[in-house]
Amino acid sequence: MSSRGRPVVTSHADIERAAFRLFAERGFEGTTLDAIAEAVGVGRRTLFRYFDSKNDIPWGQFDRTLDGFRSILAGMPDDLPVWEAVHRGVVEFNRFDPEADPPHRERMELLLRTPALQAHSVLRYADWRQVIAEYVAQRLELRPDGLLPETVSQVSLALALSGYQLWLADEEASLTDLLEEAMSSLREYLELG
Amino acid sequence: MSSRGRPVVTSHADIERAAFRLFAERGFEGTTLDAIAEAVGVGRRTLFRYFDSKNDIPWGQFDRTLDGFRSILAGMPDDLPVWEAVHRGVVEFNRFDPEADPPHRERMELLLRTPALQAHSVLRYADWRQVIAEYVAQRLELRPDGLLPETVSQVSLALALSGYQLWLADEEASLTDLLEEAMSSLREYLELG
DNA sequence: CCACTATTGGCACCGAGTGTCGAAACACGA
DNA sequence: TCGTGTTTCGACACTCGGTGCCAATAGTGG
Repeated sequence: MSSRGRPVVTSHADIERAAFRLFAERGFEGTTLDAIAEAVGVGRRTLFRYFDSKNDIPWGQFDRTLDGFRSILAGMPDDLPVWEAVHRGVVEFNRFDPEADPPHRERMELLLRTPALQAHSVLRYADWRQVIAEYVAQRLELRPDGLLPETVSQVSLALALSGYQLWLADEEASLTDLLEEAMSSLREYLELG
Repeated sequence: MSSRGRPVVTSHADIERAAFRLFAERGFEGTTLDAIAEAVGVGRRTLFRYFDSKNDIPWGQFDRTLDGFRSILAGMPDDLPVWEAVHRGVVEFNRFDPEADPPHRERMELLLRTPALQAHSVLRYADWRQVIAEYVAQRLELRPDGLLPETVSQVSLALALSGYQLWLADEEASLTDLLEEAMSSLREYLELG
């Protein structure tokens, strides 16, 4: 089917590896697309056929994980309170493969500590949030663009981000634990007084 | 003191007005810096002496409002539960001048509906979040970069964003009301008193 | 009238991103 | 074996945002 025509000379994974190596050496801003293209052994123009922008390279194939996220949420028992279902779903979604290459920690460090990527990433988070908003809407029979689904999706992202932030600050920390702690510290915070 | 040297030929407000007019006509992406420079009657190079980037123009003089935000929080009674002090502070901070030019609604519509600005804005939110994290840390005698202050600042932003989102969707809505509703819907969602 | 000073604006340059188009490299059927 | 169709590749030219540099400008004050 797709075996006709000129064969591809590279892949998302190829580019990702070469790019991460350069990012580690010279930093994200210090690495030009020309340098990546050269390292991969491909024309600069070709990079854009695999990734929409330089900012998208560190994200890899993130889109593909969203179906998995949807499944995780859909599989949550209906008798679980919505907030707990969402919370467990988020925690589950962030159980990454410890053998991943590039390592999850390296990827997230790049994404969350590089200003240009911090900024660009909100555009990627949007799809992730949409998954949550739709789940909440479906569970509570609301419109996905209503206040509660929207709020929940934003707050879930907020909790994940602060969990990741602390995780990055501590080499030994467990991401799962920190995501749990973020949620429980929010609950305590709101119960004060 | 500052009256020596060549006098300025424009101002932040000048540029902002000209830019907003063009953004309204041709959209943000469709407006080049050359066009703005020409409309203001100034060299393109000069624009960068007033704003760090094109993305910063819609934000205007946002930095300057942060001191006000700090004062608002500092003025909150100490016997108020922290979460409520922060919440009231956020609501108070978002009481904008209805006569503002450009109008607050137009500005926020641009900022929250233009992808490039949605992305870039997280870099501006960072300072705003820092104000909250520091207040929470001070009130609870914690480090500002600890989990709770970080989480609270992220969640406060999340609540504000979802309030704004719904506000933009409804011409008649009150931002203050929606910020209140965002907080109360979160509390219900988390099944708290 | 002469320094001094701060802003301006032009120029050259870099890097990301896009549109276009011909060429390369394969599979397949004649 | 030789086209033919198909798909990817890569080069080129171009736009736009952003930066470094520097001379010119237009004031103030002695």
